[in-house]
Amino acid sequence: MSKKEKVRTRQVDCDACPLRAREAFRSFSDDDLDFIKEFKTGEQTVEAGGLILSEGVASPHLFTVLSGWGFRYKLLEDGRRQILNFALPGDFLGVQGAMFDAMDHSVEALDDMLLCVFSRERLGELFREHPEVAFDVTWLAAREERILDDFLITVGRRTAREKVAFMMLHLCERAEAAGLCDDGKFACPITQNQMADALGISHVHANRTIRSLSQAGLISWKDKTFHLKDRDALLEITGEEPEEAHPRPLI
Amino acid sequence: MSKKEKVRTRQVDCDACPLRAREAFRSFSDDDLDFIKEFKTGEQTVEAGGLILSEGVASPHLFTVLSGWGFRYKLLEDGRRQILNFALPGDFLGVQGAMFDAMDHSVEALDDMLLCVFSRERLGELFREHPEVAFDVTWLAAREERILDDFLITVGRRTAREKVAFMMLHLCERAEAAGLCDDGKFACPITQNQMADALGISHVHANRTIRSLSQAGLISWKDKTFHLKDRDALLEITGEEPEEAHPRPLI
DNA sequence: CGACTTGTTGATGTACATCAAGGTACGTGG
DNA sequence: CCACGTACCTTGATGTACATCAACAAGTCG
Repeated sequence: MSKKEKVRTRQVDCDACPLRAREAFRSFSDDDLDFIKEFKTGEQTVEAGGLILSEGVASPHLFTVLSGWGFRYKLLEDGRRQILNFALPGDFLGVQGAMFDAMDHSVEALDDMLLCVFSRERLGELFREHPEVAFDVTWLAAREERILDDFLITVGRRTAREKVAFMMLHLCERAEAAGLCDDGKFACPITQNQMADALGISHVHANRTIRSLSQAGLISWKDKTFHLKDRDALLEITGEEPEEAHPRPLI
Repeated sequence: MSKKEKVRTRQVDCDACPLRAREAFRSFSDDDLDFIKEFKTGEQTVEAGGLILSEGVASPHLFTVLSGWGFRYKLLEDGRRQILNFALPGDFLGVQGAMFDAMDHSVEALDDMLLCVFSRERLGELFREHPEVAFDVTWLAAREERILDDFLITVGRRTAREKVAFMMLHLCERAEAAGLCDDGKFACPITQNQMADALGISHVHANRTIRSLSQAGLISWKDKTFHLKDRDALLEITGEEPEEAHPRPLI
């Protein structure tokens, strides 16, 4: 337990929530907003490398990411690791734990994170009294499912080169949606080892593949910052059409 | 379009829905049940090999599987296929399409299927007026996410032998939950090719691996029926603890 | 300063894919 | 009835994309 967690006293006011300012998020009704404010039980910071949720344990909390990056992962008994997805600002963590008692995966912080904490017990109330917010929860679950579908075909059927190209594009899209990307450039706190564990390849082979794409002039990755220099070429490599943004429909 | 679809006139009464009889499903309130009855717009049969939903198209329908097996899958441009998950009685199909306009994957019937059809437009009403049912929808989405997590680590980090052992156990659990399994024995309409595409290996290698597990006396797979003869040994191979059933909590 | 993390490269090994062929079962049309 | 095609399973031969092992350099941290 070298990882520290502490509760912050100063809170970001939901009215001024940095996530709400982003166009990707719809605006709440006053009523819903009042509920959210009250639903929120606090904030929590987790430093880089810290554990947010652990496989096998039931968490009394749900989280939304306010800032920082994290990742969901599972382990096999002998230590092999699969990274399931990355968590960025605006993501919702712990729904599975709330639905099934115990988490079936863990979540770790990639850099220092600020989380908004909600109480799991009130999820029922949320569904009963605030259907629009409940719909958002389901929308986020469906979006997660989409990403997992994409990862699954990537890990299962793409070559290493295609995998890396796909993941670079994916991370860029995610960063863009969170407002963290500037013309194909963004800060990304992951290591090559983590990239490898997300793609189901060894870190050595990941390194060679990344390097090959670098030398081909398609990407650059230095000092935790990514730059996609030729997105069309990367897209070409993955063998797929560009995806459009999907604003949440109103119910 | 060699595949046929037709709408049946005789309908299974929701009161007598075969799925409700199974213990895995909670009982609806009278009010919720009335809504479901009216939410349901009809039934549809799809014969083996038929397409239920197609990647890229927006479906006006949602489905629950009443009987039969299907599978969700994605394709790469050159035809490589990844099977994302299997659909069994009680499963809900098309939520992604309802949330995002277009489907990002396709669904195909493995054998003749009977589907319950719902209208996508009324999903909002469902959330507004029937929070318990909305919670069920989200619960199903969270369960799907769990399965995808399991598949992802399987495809990404397990060896072929571990993969096949895992999938045999998974299919058995699913069949059991649907009441289709008798002491480790169940009818399963998948081919070795489909098994391979679910696990991200070639059908040749899948064949050799299945055959090896057969000869070791752990499983048998003949004439579309599976028999897990030694579940403990299979579990041992995958390197994981048994999972408990997860009844949906009441909200 | 040593200990550790992260990236990098070369040498070697292997778990898988691919290619090719043949076998059985089944349906379909002549 | 047979001839033919097709779907699915099976096996052997060969190739390769990856993993593993090992070593080292640069940066960071206590």
